Amino acid sequence: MQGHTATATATRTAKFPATIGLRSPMAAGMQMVLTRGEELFAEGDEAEYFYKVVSGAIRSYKLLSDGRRQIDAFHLRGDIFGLEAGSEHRFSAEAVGDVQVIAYRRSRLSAIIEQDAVFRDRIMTATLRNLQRAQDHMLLLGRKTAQEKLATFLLDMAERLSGDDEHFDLPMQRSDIADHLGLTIETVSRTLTQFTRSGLIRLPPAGRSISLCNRMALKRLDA
Amino acid sequence: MQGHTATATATRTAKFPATIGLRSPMAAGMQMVLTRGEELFAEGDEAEYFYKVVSGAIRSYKLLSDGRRQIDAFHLRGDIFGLEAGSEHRFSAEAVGDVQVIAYRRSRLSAIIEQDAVFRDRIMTATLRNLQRAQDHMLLLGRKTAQEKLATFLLDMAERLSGDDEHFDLPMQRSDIADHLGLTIETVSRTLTQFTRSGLIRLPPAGRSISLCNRMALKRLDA
DNA sequence: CGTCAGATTGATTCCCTTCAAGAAGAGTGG
DNA sequence: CCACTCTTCTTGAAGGGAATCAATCTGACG
Repeated sequence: MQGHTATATATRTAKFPATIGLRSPMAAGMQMVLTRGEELFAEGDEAEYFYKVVSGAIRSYKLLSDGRRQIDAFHLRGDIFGLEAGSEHRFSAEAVGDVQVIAYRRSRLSAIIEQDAVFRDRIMTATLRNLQRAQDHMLLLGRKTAQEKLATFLLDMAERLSGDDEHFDLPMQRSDIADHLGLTIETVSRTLTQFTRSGLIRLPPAGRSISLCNRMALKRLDA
Repeated sequence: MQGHTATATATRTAKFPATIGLRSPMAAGMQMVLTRGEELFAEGDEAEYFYKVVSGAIRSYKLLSDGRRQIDAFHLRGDIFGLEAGSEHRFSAEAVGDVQVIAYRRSRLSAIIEQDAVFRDRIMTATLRNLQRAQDHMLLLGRKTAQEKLATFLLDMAERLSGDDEHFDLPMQRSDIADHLGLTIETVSRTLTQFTRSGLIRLPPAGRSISLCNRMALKRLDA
């Protein structure tokens, strides 16, 4: 049975008004700060807000009853998430590291949408993009090998984190990667060292940074 | 390597104006009829229309370069799909059996949305629901066993096809189920006979019908 | 310096895939 | 209506990729 058993580390829920520094962009959102491991909301919570990432990374995930976890997405700067069709959140969300987000009241959404065509379009596009990412990820989860999964993941992260730079820092740890790709931490680790030995990537002994040395070869694995 | 190699069966693209019987519901869609295996659109096609299923089932899927296929969703009556963030379709769509759909011009969408609050809400809700389904499915693909996958699938299909009836007809064949659940047809077949032997389901020797005999036990496998 | 979470590496197991026949229908044409 | 064919489904045997089990190693931090 694969799947990372949910650790009981630092899962206080983010206190709301406390950390709110009110700001008012286009559509009056509230800025919040979260620290590593803090929970933004949990599956089943009332979906009072939806969110936009300002900095850092959020993991959104679902759990099975026995603790197996699937991280369906990492949300990075600019990403919008947490909007629901019903009244409850259908997944949980936590800070991967230190994170800044803006919270938007969902109750105001319809009003805002009515008035602000730009904002409306932005929300719709963001939602469709989340759906697109989900579709790509289903292909990965259902049909790719461990090597292909890691190659896809690294290329995607490189693009989103560094804008096509060779070198970047992964914000998440191995267990997060494993639970995102439908693997175990051992397989993630083994595959990465395998990539290192093949000269595809470079992993500095310390820290979470990573360099892609052979994008070509990774892309070949990707598709 | 798992994944069903795309068969070259009946994949003519649905001719458009030919089969259109113009109708005009709320937002002027065009009705179309497709037969088993017919392609509605392919990945990369210009996303001129999006669709609503009237009857039958549509499979939407992605392919890897070597033919491995992932069916990300089956769209049944009432489901809306094919709306994209960009200008191109990011997945392909085919008729599972005989299907009726309504096609909506995407270019008109912003105009319609501007005017018709009800339609707008319906589109947004449909999109969010597709996202929700995708998230549930990622959990299945990444973390569930073959038995759990089938149990989840059967319960979902029962609910969507028969409205909690015991007995219903699966519109798709084994290879579709396999490519949806990230399994092979052999594993699907074996697991179903296993369920039959355990008295969880009944599979009439002929045809695609199925009866759920022990919903409880299936639900236990599901979560 | 000791502790601890996280990462790596090795040995073994097992679930699902792959390979390989057969069986059962569905459709076709004589 | 019945051979004939083709597709789909089922079943069996064997193999493999990733999971599991089990240490060990590393850096971070008090």
